[in-house]
Amino acid sequence: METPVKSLERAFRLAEAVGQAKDGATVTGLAEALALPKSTVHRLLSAFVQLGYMEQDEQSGRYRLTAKWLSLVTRFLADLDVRQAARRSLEALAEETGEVVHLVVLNDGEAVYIDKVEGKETIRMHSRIGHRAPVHCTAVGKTLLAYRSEDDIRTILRKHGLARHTPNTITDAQALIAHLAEVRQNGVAFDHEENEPGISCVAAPIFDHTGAVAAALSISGPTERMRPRLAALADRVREAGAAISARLGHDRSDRETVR
Amino acid sequence: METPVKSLERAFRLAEAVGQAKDGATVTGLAEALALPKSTVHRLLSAFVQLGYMEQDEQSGRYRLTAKWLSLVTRFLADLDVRQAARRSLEALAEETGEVVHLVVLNDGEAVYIDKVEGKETIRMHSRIGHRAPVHCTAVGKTLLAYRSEDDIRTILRKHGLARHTPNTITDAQALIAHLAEVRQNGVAFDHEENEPGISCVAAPIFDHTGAVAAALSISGPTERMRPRLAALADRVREAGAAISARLGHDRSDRETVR
DNA sequence: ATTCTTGTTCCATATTACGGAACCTTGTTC
DNA sequence: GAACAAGGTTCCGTAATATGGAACAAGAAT
Repeated sequence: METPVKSLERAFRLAEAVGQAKDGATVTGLAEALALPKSTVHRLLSAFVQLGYMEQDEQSGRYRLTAKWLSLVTRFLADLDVRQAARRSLEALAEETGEVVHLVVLNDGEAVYIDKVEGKETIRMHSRIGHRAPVHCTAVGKTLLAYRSEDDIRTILRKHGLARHTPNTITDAQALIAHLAEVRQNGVAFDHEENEPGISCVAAPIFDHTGAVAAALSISGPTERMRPRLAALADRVREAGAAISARLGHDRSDRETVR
Repeated sequence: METPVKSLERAFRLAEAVGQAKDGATVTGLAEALALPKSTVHRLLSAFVQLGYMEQDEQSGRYRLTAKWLSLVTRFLADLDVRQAARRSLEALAEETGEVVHLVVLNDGEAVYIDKVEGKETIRMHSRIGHRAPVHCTAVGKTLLAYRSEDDIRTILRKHGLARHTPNTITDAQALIAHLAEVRQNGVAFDHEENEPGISCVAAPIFDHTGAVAAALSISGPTERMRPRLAALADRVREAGAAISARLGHDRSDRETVR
């Protein structure tokens, strides 16, 4: 099937080839590799140069990508940072607790799972990477909400509502907002079977270098396994969140929880 | 001045606009922002989607960039990582030792200088960023070679030879390969006036998160200044290499030098 | 049910990208 | 120094494509 903009396809095939070339690429080499006339290759390369996405080495004549491509993906780089910074902590927590550990970000007023490590004792859960969950009745969601402005919180709740998932679900906006003050105070949020019957969860925030909450980290499991050690798990997830925050360049001196 | 491929310019203006939009962008919003007809915007967005560089949120209809853009810039990300991870160590070493400190990568079987910090006592040297040097008679070159397979080493030596630079240059391939085993054993490589008369050098490897050698780090200076403290400099450069490796996610438990 | 808004499709045509050929530059060989 | 080779660059007639106005489709709001 033809692409709707053929020259765009050609241009990206070219950019990909240049991006993979170790020391840049030549006009002739690219023409051969892509089965295109040299004049076509030259014109596309010149266009990339003019737009600032490529440069030509004066001596060798080779073309290579410039750092301008990075400006397109700054949001991805931020997410990559968070995942990379968090991964070893997720693995350590899962290993230590035996329960499933999640990494979650706020997106369009919902909680989106971006990473997950299962512990030995994990039972099947609904969570999977890419999955979206409500914020009002999940520990990660409440964590992500807690550090937003009250205006933001109200907007999100207006948009997504506070649907009852279990008898424990908080369905009153004002009650939830008051509860979120406790979440900030404790430095962790709990889900006492608010989202799913029989499942409990504890989550902590991950701050980035600007002091904003970049993600939330959680430990989840069946209530009968979680309840006896909930305080200890809260300590662990809070510490892990702080360690990841430090790796992201967060200065811990503000927002230190009252202990 | 007209760009040689007008639709490429339009396409990148579009991609930049989408990249900057916090929660993706709409067809109508982009058409307004870029003063383009909706059908033009829609066609370009569809082309990006087909190429895999954008996706459309099913519910909201908003377009956003995908992670595929990252595959274009993997080389930048890798080089950025190494340089950024190393820079503070280079500065610290130069400050502490007074000698010039280099960061070097292997490229097409040659040593390429990608960063350099001069100490107080530096005399003029041939090294400059972008400069290529032989691998058989430089400390950084021997470091970069030492962790390659013997097949790779032989291929590189066959391609580049073992030209004599000074009376101390190792010019026999078998002797060099045996010497490289010592380099691995010691965790550092020395250049005892093998590349340039009157100049000595000590270098250590920098490992990345996969365990591969991403770069080498070196301290160089006039032999009469280097010789009296060579063992101490070796310790320092080995430690700096290890610190940078850790920053790149290298697990130190393997390849730990015998001490 | 109607209206509004936004996304999507169609297609005649204006515009642009194409690519072959020629030219230019630099390096190599004799 | 001349000739040759290789690769980069430019030109321009034209084929191919991208354009964009109009219409349509779908969903939301009233």
